[in-house]
Amino acid sequence: MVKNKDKCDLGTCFLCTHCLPDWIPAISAARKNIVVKKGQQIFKEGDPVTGIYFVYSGTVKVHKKWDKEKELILRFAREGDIVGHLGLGSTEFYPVSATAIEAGIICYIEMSFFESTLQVNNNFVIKLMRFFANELQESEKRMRNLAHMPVKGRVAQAFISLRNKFGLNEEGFINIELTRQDLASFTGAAYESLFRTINDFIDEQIIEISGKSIRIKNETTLLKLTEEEQ
Amino acid sequence: MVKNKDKCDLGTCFLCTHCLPDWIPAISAARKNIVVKKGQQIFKEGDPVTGIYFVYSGTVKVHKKWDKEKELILRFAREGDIVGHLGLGSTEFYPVSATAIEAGIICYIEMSFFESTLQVNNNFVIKLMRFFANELQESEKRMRNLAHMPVKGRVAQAFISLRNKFGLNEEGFINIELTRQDLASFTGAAYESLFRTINDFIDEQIIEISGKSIRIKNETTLLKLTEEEQ
DNA sequence: CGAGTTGTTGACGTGTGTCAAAAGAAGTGG
DNA sequence: CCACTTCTTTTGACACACGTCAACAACTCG
Repeated sequence: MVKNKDKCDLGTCFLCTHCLPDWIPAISAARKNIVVKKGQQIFKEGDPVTGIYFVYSGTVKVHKKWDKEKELILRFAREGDIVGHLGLGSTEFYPVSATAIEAGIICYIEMSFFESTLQVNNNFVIKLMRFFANELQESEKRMRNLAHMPVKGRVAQAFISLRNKFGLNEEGFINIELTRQDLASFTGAAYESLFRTINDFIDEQIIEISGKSIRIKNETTLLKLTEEEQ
Repeated sequence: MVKNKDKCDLGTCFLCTHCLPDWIPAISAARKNIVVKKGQQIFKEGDPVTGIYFVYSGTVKVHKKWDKEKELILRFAREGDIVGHLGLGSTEFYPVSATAIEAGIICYIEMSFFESTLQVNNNFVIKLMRFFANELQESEKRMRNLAHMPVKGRVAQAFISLRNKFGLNEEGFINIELTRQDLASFTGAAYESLFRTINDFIDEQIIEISGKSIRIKNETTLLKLTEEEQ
């Protein structure tokens, strides 16, 4: 159920700490392992782009501010996922922020080193390009949903995609702990709207909650809500 | 004001009819120029991916269905723009549709040929990758706006981005003719909502309409509406 | 000239966001 | 062990932005 990948988002990138332990001096020099605590910001909107990040362990949310207190969570990144790749476009500054929601280790690679890898490893760039294509496809789908799908469907969609990304633990609960606030930001709804929607789902025996963990009890109905209307 | 690019979305791709006229047999064999009428579909959601398209002339909308009668327009493509590039991801089938909104010529390149170009031209892949990164950034920004920005701001945003992409004609009108329906689909609003919003803008002397053309009279106010709130 | 499309407006319902406040939960300090 | 913060959860009430529906006008086109 969990996304099928080799080691990192890019198959095996031979760059991040995950794919290549600390042996080769040339890489080690351009690479830094950053220990992050829960809630710690990795970079934020407006920061100059100086490198690119891979999640070695822990969980990260990538989000974009609106209000002082409103934001939209664009994606979550877990072990092996790449973060900060928008910096590869023509922006000098990150258009999004990245924040750890679970403690972990982030592998940072200097942009100059990363760029030189791009120059010499065509296959790697192709993987990266395909990765971007898939991200864009996902993004455009969510955009369409945000425009036309009601909150209930978007919440259902959120559960499904969290399940697909993080899988289930032994008790069958989705293997991630999210605050309601983050769930709301991920679905693009107000805190209270999300809250009420979740209650509806519980009443209808579609999901089950224990602490901050969620278990899907009736996948069929959930999927029906995420179906794109003819 | 119009997007700064060499010849096509990818600088100079040396592939599409725009960047490379019909001289080289190897390319000509894998390439087809398709004459499209206004309203003609180039491909649609669910079609198998067999190649990639460049707009040689005319205008194309890329859109994603929701209802039978609702859709979201994801982007417009004009002369030199690439279309169908989502097919480079891991989908076998297009997740979006492309339809001509002005008659023109579309240059089609067989995927196998395109793929072999990727294998041998590293610089080209890097350009493509950066193009994707920029598209993704744009998409995520629009996604955030769709979630939090009210219709009026989204319409303002639409005018600005249309102006940036298509520029102005001699009389200072934005150089594209769109139906209200398409404008609505582009902003992710109902037809009537868009209609009323446009009327508001006219009343407030912010824009001017002549037929299907739009002229921005008060850019400052328009920009203020698109500002991301602190 | 009828028939179909597109433009225009009004009325209406409702999904959702906003605000406020009660009720817990959980820490802090005496 | 008990007041006293402070934070999160939970509900209720409310407003309004926006989508939906319906009707009519205006325009196109065979």
